[in-house]
Amino acid sequence: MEAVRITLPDGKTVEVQRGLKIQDVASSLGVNSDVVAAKVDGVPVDLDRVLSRDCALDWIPLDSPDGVEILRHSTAHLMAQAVQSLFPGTQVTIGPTIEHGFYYDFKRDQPFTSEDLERIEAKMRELAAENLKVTREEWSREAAQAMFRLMGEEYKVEILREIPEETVSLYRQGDWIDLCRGPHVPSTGIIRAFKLTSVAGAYWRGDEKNEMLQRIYGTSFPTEEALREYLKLLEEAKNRDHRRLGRELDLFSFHPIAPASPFFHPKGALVYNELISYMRRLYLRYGYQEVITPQIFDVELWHRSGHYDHFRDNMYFTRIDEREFGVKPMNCPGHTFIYASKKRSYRDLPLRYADFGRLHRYEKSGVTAGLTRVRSFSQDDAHIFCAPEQIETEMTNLLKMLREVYRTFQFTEMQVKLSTRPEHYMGSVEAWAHAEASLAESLKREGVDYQVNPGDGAFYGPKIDFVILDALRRGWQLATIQLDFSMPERFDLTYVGPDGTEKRPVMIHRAILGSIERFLGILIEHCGGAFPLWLAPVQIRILTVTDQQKDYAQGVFRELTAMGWRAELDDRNEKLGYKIREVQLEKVPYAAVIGDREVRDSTIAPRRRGGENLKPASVKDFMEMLKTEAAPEAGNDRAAQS
RNA sequence: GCCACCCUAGCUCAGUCGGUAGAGCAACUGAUUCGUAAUCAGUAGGUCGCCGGUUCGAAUCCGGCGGGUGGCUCCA
Repeated sequence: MEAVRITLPDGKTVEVQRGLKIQDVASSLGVNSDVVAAKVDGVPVDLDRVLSRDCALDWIPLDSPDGVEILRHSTAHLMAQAVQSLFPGTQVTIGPTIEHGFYYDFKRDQPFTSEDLERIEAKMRELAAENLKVTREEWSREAAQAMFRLMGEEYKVEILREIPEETVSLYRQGDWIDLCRGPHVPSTGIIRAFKLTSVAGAYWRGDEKNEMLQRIYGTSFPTEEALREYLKLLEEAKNRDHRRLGRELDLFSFHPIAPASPFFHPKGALVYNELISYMRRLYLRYGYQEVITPQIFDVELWHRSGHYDHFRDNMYFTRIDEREFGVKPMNCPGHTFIYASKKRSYRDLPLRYADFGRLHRYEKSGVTAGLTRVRSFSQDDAHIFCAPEQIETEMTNLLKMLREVYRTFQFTEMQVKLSTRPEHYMGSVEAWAHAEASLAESLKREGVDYQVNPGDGAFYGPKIDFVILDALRRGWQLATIQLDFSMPERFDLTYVGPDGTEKRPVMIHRAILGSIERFLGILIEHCGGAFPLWLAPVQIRILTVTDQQKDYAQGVFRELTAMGWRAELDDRNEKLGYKIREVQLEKVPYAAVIGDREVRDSTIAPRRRGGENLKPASVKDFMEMLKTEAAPEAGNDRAAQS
């Protein structure tokens, strides 16, 4: 019998009989039993794959990233098997793995209830206990199609119709079979630590026009401990949920009277405005000028800007004096009027107009969520009007500014996406190509890694979106930079060039925080409600031990507020422990305890959020010490970790 | 917008078979004057999201509407 040469992970080579299965090689080599699959020349395959040629072999242990992926995919199959055995007539569609688990979409008229989920989970445990062998079979596409048609699996038939290969792989476990590329774990007994988490509707192939399927989400881990840890993380995420913290910290609320439109309470408004002040200080350094523009414009403007054609479904309209008006969903068209209010020279450019104006966008009822997706919001919005040859410098400065801002908020991880021409667009294809190339060029020059997001641009131009990862590693789109050649055209904006002829400026739409609402929501979750000193709505609270210190404490309070600190005085007749508990739960960065000792020595006894007691000091000395920490550039204070 | 689920005091949640509403915390009053995460006692607080239906009787069953949550589609 012929032999094939196998290169092992350690670089050694062995010769084995052609036709041997990978698992035979594994057991003869005494490879660890937690190997669930292998890679042949880098391609993941099942352990029962036959070795037919020389190749490099690598093992995939269960607890490796590839192993977990395979485990989850196999768990999805196990779930589908359980579902079809419990609910005959249910059709399977697709069941991929996702970041923290998997899902499988089913076609069934009856909705799955939470009791059904429990039954499915129980059935899965049963099937796992049977330790069914999972085997791969190769079928001709036609035969597979015929079989699935016979089984009434219309979706599988449709999927098969679009597979170009003549041969497809099916996986069988017990009496259950599914079309799948694989690989899978060798037997169902390996699947142990799993949990079905939720049911949801999902359109077939993700298209709104298609019928709705039922998606069951679940997750699976190599060990019970890992699963428990994950569930604990979910629990922790719940505690950080900005909607919950917003209520607990009295930052904002919502009311059905204005759906998806936040009411910012005094403390929330303070943080909100502090974010804006921070941006305003940056604007001074980066050469921006703030403007204020109308809220409501005659629809004529929206026709001209293209919003009426491309954004109407997201806009609010109102009729008055026989005129139709639209509430602004964006600031850009308004800014063109300031630009056009007088004749512009190349010497005026670039003009950078910043606007914190309130925007209203109608969002479909099902998509709104807390502060992260609202109908009424404002952005740290700005429009840069510049000459085409200035785009490069502007982009460089924008990226610099963006990095500075994200460093301040300790958003260290960021993904960059270049979104290109969408289906509904304005302007010429050439202008789009030019704009897309400019953006790509800028990113390359700045050494920024990015992915292309085809068809995801704004209707007036391509954009670079910045997705930051929060403390729980969830991605959020905040910043956006959009290059626009068509709005200047539509509003006939010009400037006089050095040669005396009229030229067309370029508009760069950009936001760094994005919507202040969303940014605040993300920030709350990122820091768990423990704002850095410069953002904390209350920076320090004075706590008296008994009523004896009331007068002195009031003096300290007056002193602090006179110095510009956001201070509160808790001189209630309560025990110190009670006041400490409250100040801690409210995540106030500092407490200043005042008892008889402090009155006697004219000091305060500071306590940091988290419990660290600091040396008593005079008000003046202590606050002097906090000054550096109170600067945004100091980033999160140390106590924010608590 | 679509699918599923949820809505009881300010908050978190009980409320059995359809028989007319309950706890803890918070609030308020009083006592207590206390040194780093909860002092004690008392008082008050409800159109059970809203509208309709079934029923002798609805927080409970049914329908509609509103709001929210998890997804899908869309998106700052």
